[in-house]
Amino acid sequence: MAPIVSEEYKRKKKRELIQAARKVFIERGFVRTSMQDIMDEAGVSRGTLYSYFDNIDHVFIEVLKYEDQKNIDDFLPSGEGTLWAQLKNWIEEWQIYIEQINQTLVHANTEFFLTSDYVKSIDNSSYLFERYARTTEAIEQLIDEGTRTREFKPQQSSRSIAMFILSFLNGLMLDTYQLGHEQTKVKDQLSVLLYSLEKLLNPTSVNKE
Amino acid sequence: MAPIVSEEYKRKKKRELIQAARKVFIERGFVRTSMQDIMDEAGVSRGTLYSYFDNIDHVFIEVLKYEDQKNIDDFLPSGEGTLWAQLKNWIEEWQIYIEQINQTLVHANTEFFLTSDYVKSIDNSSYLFERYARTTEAIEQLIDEGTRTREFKPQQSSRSIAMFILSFLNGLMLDTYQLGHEQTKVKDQLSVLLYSLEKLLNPTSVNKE
DNA sequence: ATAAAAACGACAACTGTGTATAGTTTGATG
DNA sequence: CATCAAACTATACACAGTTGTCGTTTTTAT
Repeated sequence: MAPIVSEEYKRKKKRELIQAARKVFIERGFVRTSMQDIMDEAGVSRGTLYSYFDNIDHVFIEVLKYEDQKNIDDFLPSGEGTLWAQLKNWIEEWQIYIEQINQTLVHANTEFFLTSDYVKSIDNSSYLFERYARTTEAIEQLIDEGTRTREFKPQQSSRSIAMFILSFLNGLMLDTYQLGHEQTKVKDQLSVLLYSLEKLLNPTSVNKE
Repeated sequence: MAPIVSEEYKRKKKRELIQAARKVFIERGFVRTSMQDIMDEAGVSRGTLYSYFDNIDHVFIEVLKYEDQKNIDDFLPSGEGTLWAQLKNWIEEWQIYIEQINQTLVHANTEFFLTSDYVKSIDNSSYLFERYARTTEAIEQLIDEGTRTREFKPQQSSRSIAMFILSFLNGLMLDTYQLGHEQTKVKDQLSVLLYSLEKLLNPTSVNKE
C-alpha cells in the first residue's frame, strides 16, 4: 500500500546515479557523453534514469552540486600560520590538483559551460557567476585581512590581484589538461605566481621562513 | 574539354567557404555548428561543400590555418623602443583583443580542442603543441634578448615566465568570454600582470617612462 | 556543340532524445 | 503471508538532426 521506499532510499539511489554520471563525465567529458553512457555505467534502465533526471544537462548540474558540496571551502585558502603561509599552502594544493587534472571534472565542466543551452538561462549563468565571485571574494578577503594586520602591503587592488590569480589558475588548468603537466611545468609556473604574489603583496613574513 | 576553372578560381572559392565558415564558428562556436549551417551561410549546396572539405573538423582546421596566416606574428611582441616597451605594447594589444572576445574564434577554438576526435590524431595535437610552443618561445626569446642586453634581470627562468604569461592570458580569455569583460575587469588584471612582469624582469628602462 | 568540371539536392544510414508500454521485482502494511 | 503500489526493466517508438554519398543537372572554356 504505502510507498515501498523511503525518501532516504530515493536520495541514496539518486546519489548513486550521480556518482556513476560523474565517473562518465570525467572519462568522456560532457559533449561526448550520452544518457545511454550513464545508464550503462549505473547499470540502470532508460526509464529509471529519466525518472530521476529530465535530461543530461540536469544530470550534469546535479553532479556539479554534488561536487561543490564535497569540496565546500576546499578550494579556498585557510589553515594555520600566517596568511602568507596559508596562501602558499593553498597554491601547493592547486599543484596537486592540476597535476591530476584528468581525474577531475575540469574538462566536462569547461565543455558544459561553453556548449549547454542551460547556461544561457538565468539561474545557471548565475551559477557560473557565483562560483567565480565566491572564489574571488575569498582571496580578496584574505588579502584585505592581511592588509589590516599589516602582514601585506598590496601594490594593486586586492580584487584585481584575486581575479588575476583565478585567471591564471583557470588558464593553467586548461593548458595542462590539453598538453599534459610535463609540458606546462605546473610547478614552475606556480613558482612564478608565488614570486609575483610576493612582490604584489609584500608580505612581512616572507623572510621568516 | 579543358578544366573550366583555374586553380586560381578554386583557391578563391575555397577562401570564400572558409570565410563563411569562420563567421559561423564565431557566432555559434564549434560544437553547435553543422555542415548545414556553413552551407547556408556560404549559399552553397551540400555537394559543393563536401567537394572542398571532407568533414567539419577539416573545415575548422582550414579556418584555423587561414586565421594563423592572417595573424602571422601578430600575436608576438615586436615593434619599436625598448623590449620592455614592446612587451607593454603587446599586452595592450591583448586588452583590445580580449575586450572584443566574442568576435573571435576563442570560443570555437576551445571547444574544438576539447571535443574533436582529430585532436587526438598525431598531426593535430602537434598543431596545438606547436602553437603553444611558438608563442612561448617568442616571449622567452624576448626575455632572453633583454637579459643579454642587460635590460632585464629575470628573477625566474625565462621559460617559466613565458608560460606563466600564456596561462594567464588563456585563462583571462575564457573567463572573459563566459562572464563578460565588465565582470573580469580585463584592464585591471592586465595591470597586475604588468606589475608582476616588472618585478619578474626588473627592467632597467622602467623609470624612463 | 561538347565534355569535363562544378554545383545541386535527394537520400539512406546513423545517433540520440524523450515518451510510452507491458511485464517483473520489491517490500511495507494490514 | 497475501496484497498492492511504487520502482524498476526492457524494449519499442516517433522524431529530429546530422552525416557523407551519389546520380543528375548546370556551367563554361574551348
